[in-house]
Amino acid sequence: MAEKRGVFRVAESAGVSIATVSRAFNEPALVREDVRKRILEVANALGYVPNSAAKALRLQRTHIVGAVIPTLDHAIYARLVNAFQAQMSASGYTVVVLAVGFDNTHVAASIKQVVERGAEALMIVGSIEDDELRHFLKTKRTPVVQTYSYASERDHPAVGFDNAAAMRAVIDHLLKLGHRHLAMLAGPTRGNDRQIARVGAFHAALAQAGIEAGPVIEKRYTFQHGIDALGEIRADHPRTTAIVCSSDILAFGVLHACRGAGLSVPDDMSVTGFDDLDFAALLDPPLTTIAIGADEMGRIAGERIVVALEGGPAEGLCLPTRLVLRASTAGPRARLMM
Amino acid sequence: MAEKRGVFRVAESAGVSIATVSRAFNEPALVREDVRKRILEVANALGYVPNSAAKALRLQRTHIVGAVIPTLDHAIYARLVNAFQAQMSASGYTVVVLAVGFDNTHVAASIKQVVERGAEALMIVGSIEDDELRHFLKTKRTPVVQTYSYASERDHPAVGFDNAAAMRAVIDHLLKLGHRHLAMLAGPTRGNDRQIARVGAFHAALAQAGIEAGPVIEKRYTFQHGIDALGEIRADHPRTTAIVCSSDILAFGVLHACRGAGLSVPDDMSVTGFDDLDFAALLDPPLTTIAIGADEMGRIAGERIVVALEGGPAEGLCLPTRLVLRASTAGPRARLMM
DNA sequence: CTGAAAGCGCTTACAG
DNA sequence: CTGAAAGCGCTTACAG
Repeated sequence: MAEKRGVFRVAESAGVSIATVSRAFNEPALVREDVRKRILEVANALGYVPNSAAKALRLQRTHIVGAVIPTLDHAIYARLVNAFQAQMSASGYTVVVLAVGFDNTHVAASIKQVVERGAEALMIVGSIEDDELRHFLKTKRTPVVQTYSYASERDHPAVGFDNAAAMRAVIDHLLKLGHRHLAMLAGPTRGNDRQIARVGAFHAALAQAGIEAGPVIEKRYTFQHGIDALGEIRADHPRTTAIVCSSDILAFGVLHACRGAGLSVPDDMSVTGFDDLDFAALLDPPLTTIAIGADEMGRIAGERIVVALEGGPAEGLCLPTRLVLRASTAGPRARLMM
Repeated sequence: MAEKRGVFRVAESAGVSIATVSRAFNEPALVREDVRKRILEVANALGYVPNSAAKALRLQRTHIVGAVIPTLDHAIYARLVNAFQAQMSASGYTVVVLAVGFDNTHVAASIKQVVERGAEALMIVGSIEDDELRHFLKTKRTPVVQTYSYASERDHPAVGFDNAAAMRAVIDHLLKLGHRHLAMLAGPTRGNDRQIARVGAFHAALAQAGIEAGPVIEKRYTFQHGIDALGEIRADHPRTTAIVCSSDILAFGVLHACRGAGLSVPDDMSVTGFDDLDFAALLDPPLTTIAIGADEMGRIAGERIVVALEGGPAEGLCLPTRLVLRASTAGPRARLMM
C-alpha cells in the first residue's frame, strides 16, 4: 500500500475528501469552521506544502515571470531587478532572472528556455532585436514589458525613458558651457537600442550646433575601459575638452585616469556620466550625470506586467530623467578664464 | 470539438501518438529518423513549447532553485547571484531570487513561499537563524547550500569563508602598524552570522593584544551611514586612529567624510573595508580591504546544489580571503613620524 | 520502433 | 457544507 501524498495524505489524516482539503486552503468560507481548523492543523503537522506543478497544471497559471537583463553585475540592473522582484512578490508572483548580456540580437534560445520553464510574462531590458524571439513571443501571446528604453511599441508596452533626450540634455549643457570639442564614450551599440539612441543624440546635437562630429568610442562597461579610453582620446583627439560617457562606470574610469594623467577635472577636462549611481555624488569631483529612476522603473514594470497577466490593458510609460549638475563639468579652460 | 493542445496537437498534426512526440524530444534515439524529423518540424511550426508544469508534475522535478539573499542592491550579492545563475543555467536549472533583507531570523514565510512555488533547493546567504525554517527545510528534505559564512554544518554544506579570520587579518595588520585606538564600523548584527563573527574577531584581537576594547558602531550599509559614523567616532572616541569597516560601502562613506573633515587618510586616520568592490582600488586613496571571491562562491555553490539535487554528497568548502593592502592604511600619526 | 493507458497532485463544476 | 469524478499535459512501463 503506497504512502499517500499531498492533499491525499492530509485528507486521509483529517478524515475528509481531497476536495474539502483543497477548499480549506483556497475557499475557506465554503468549509465548516471546525473541519477547516482540523484540516489546517493536520496539514501543518504533516508539513504539507501544495504541489506547485500540480496547481499550475490544473489552473493553467504558474505565477512565474522572467526578468531578462544584461547582467546583475551592474548596479542599475541589479536595482531594477530588486525593485521588480519586490513588487512581483507582493503581487504573488515569483521572479526568475536571466542574464543575457548587452546584445539583444541573439537571445531567443535562452529566453525560450525560461518560457519553457513556466514564465508567463517577461520584463526585458531594452527592445527585442531578435526576430525569431519576437515571433515566438507573439505566437505564444506572452506579455512583455520593455524597460530602460521607451518606444510606443505596437507589440508590448515599454516602461522606460527617452535615451536620446537624456543624452541630449547632457550635450546641450556642455555646449552651453562653451565646449566645441566633445568626445563620446559609449557602451557597445550592437543590439542595444539605448546606446544607439544616445550615440545618435550625440551626433545630432553636434550637427545641429554646427560643430564637427566628435569621436565616439565604444567600450565595455568597466573602469579599466574608461581609463583606457582617456588615453585614446588624448592621443587621437588632443583638443577634446569634454568627455560624455554613456555610463557612470566608464566616467569613473575616465575621472581616475584624469587624476593619473595630471588633468584637472573640470578645469582641463569636463566629464559626464549616465545613471547617477550612488558613487557619482561621492567622487572627487562629484560627477555630473543623468539620474534615471531604476527602482521606480522596476516597480512600475512589475505593476504593468501584473495588469497584463490579469488581462487588463497594460500601458507603457515614459519616465522622466534628470540632468544632475555636479562639479565634473565647467566651461573649457575654466582655469585660464579665472 | 475542443482544440487539442500541447503534445496532443503536435501528435495529431504529425499523425503519431503523444508517446512518440514525447520520445522525439526526450529520447530521440528511440524514434525513427524520418518520424522524429517530421515531429520536430510540426512542433516548430506550431510553436510548441512543452508545458513545464505538466512535466514537473510527472517527473517530480521542477528544476527550479531559489537564491535567498539580503538584497540585490549591494554589489556583492548581485555578483553572487549573477555567477550562481550562470552556473545553474548551464546545468539546466532556473533561478528564482528572493531578497529577504539582512536579518535571517524571520524569513520562514517568504522562503516557504518560494518552496511552494517549486524551488527544489536553496542557496542562502548566511546561516539560517530561524528555527521554524530550519525545521521546515529538514522535514521537506530541501537541499540547502549556505554561502558567505563557513561553518561545518551538520544540516547542510556551506560554501563560504571564515569571516572571523578575515577580519582578524585586518586588525592584525593595523596592530602591527602600531594602532592602539581602533574603532569598528559594522553592519547590523541581528540575525547576521557574518557580522557577528567579524565583531567577535575585533573584540578577540584587541583583547589578545591587551588593548582596551574599541567602540563598535552598527550601521546599515549606505554611504551616508559611513559618513555619519565618522562624526560619531570623532566625537565619542577622539583618540581613534583607525576605523575598521565591515563593508566597503561603509568605508567609502568614512573616506568621503574624512576628506570633508580635512582629515588625511591614512596620515590622520587609517580606514579599511571589506569586500574589495571594484571601486576600492579606484578611490583616492585606494582602500585597504578584504577580497572575497563572490563570483567563485556563486559558481561553486551552484555546483554543490546540483550535486545535492542529483543525490550526491555535496560537501562544503571554506574559500580563502585575501587582505589587499592599499594606501588607506599606515601607521598612526604617520605624518608626524616622517 | 510505436501506441494505449496509467498516474503525477491539484481544482472545480456537478450532484447531493 | 461535502464528496466523487474529470481533466490539466506530460512521461514511461508495458505490450505489441
